[in-house]
This record gives sequence, C-alpha cells and structure tokens, in this order.
Amino acid sequence: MYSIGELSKRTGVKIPTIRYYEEMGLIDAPERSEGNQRRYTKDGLSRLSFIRHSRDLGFSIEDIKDLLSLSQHPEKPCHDAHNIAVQHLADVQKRISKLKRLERELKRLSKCGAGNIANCAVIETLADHGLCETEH
Amino acid sequence: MYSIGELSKRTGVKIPTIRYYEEMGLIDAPERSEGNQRRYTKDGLSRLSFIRHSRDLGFSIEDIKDLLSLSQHPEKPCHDAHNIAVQHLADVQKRISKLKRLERELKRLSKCGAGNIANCAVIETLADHGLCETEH
DNA sequence: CTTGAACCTATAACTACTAGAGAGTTTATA
DNA sequence: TATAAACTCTCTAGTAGTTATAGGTTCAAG
Repeated sequence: MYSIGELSKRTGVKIPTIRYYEEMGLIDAPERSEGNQRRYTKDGLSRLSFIRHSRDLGFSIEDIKDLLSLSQHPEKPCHDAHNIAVQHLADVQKRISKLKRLERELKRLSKCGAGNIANCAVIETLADHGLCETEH
Repeated sequence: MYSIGELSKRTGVKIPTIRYYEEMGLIDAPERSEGNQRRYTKDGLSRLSFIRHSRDLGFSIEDIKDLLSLSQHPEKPCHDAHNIAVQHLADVQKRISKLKRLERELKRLSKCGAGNIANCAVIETLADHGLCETEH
C-alpha cells in the first residue's frame, strides 16, 4: 500500500495532479485509511505510470482514457490504439513543421542591425505581415 | 471607423478575443457609438494586426505588451525588442528538438504489427517506460 | 417601421494543471 | 505515552488564451 506521497515520488506525478486524475476519471478512487487518506496498490502504481508515460509522449487526457480502456481488454484487436498513436504522430509532425517555419522567421527577425526602434527589423516585421518570408 | 465585426474580419482575430485583448490591456478601449458599440480607427486596426502577427509567431501576451510599448518609442535603442525575439527563438528551438524526439518515439510505437491488444507495441510501450529508445 | 444581423455584458467552460488555506492524520522520536 | 514534524484531507481559486452561451440592445437595409 502506498500513500499518495509515495505514489507521487515513484511516478513523478505531483500530488495535486494525482487527485486531479482521480477527479477526471483517469484513475479509480483508491481505498482509504481509517483516517480517510488514499492508499494505493501496485495496480494503482502501474496505471499511473502508464498515464505519466502517455502524458510525456503528449497524449491528451481523452486519448489516454481510450488507451487505458483498450489496455483493459487484451483480447480485442489493436487498431484503435494504433490509430490513436498514428493520429498523434501526425499532430506532432504538423507542430514540428509549423515551429520550423517559425524558427526561420525568428532567425531572420533577430538579425536586426539597427540601433533604435525606428529601424528595428523585429518591430517592423511584427507590424507588417507583408515583410515575412513565409506564410504562417 | 470599424465595428468590432469588421475589425475581426480584417485581422482574423475573433470577436470575443478582441474584447479579451481589451480587457487584458493589450489594446485601448475604443470610442463607442451612441448605442454603446465599439468603433475602431485605423490605428486600432494596425495595433491589432501587430498583435495578431505576434501571436502567430507564438509570442505570449506579456511579451507582446513589451513589444507594443517598445514600438511606441521609436527613438529608444532596440536591444529589448531584440532580446525578446532571441529568447523566443531559443524557446522555439527547444520545443522543436523535444518534438523531434517524440516523433521518433511515436514512429517506432506506431509500427505495431500485432493483431490484438495483448501484444500491441503501443500499449506495451506506454505501460513500460523501459522499452523506450530515448529519454523523455 | 420592421426585421434580422450584429452587437452588448456577464458568466462559465475549456485543458491540464498548480497554489493556498485551514483542518485532520500518521509517524518518528523523546 | 506524549508531542512534534511531516504528511494528507477538502475546497476554492488561479494560470493562459481563448471560446461558448444566455439574455438583452442597437444598427442598417428594405
């Protein structure tokens, strides 16, 4: 049996976040001690690790709910889990290419040689989208 | 003079968002019509464009406040604007490399050949961080 | 003058947490 | 066994940057 603090240390998930996950229905409400404190089993620990790990990989709470309920049914086909991962991969790739465009723009922008605001490329570029090299 | 709806169409910023920016002090409260509706000038339009453009580039509301007040003082040196942009560039580059690690992991993860959940690499990997190739 | 679109304020929801107050519980040590 | 330190409890509110909703008012065209 782990207290919430121990669970937190073992998984790296902060205490209020664990309680938040409980409220959101990601983890079951655990048993309580006589004094009403949460007491977790090994199962609770591994479920929270799963969540932690999924969050690290950027899955949303909703996605994780789906993944968790899938993982509860080992006999089912895994298209669904697969689809969630592939969809998420697509999202990540979209974000990467958007950020790369942004990086190019900011690099250009930060090469400002002017001495004062009046001729500063940063301000000028922000004021006028037409000066941009790429669309965003 | 533009109504809020016209301003919204011209800048691509949604109406509630414009009102939110006003509340946050990013834009000045504009004059009102006799019936208490907002009426914007060309200045209001270009200020909002500046904001829109800065948000597109991922600057925070606070950064934009600084950039706006800098742009109001053309005689000042532009180190500050420059610093904000450079700092932001560093953030963006950090985000990119984090996402790329994630992309690698997800690509590996989504190549799941199993037929059912029991052997599905997606679920398995999420359940056990030890199976990951990279740190995250 | 009427109608319908656009506008007003105020409030709540969203995501995924984090922080704080004030009270109760558990555990380690004297 | 007493007490103090550390931990946990619930509840509320705050974060960023919007978006949505409700119930009412105003504007512009026909």
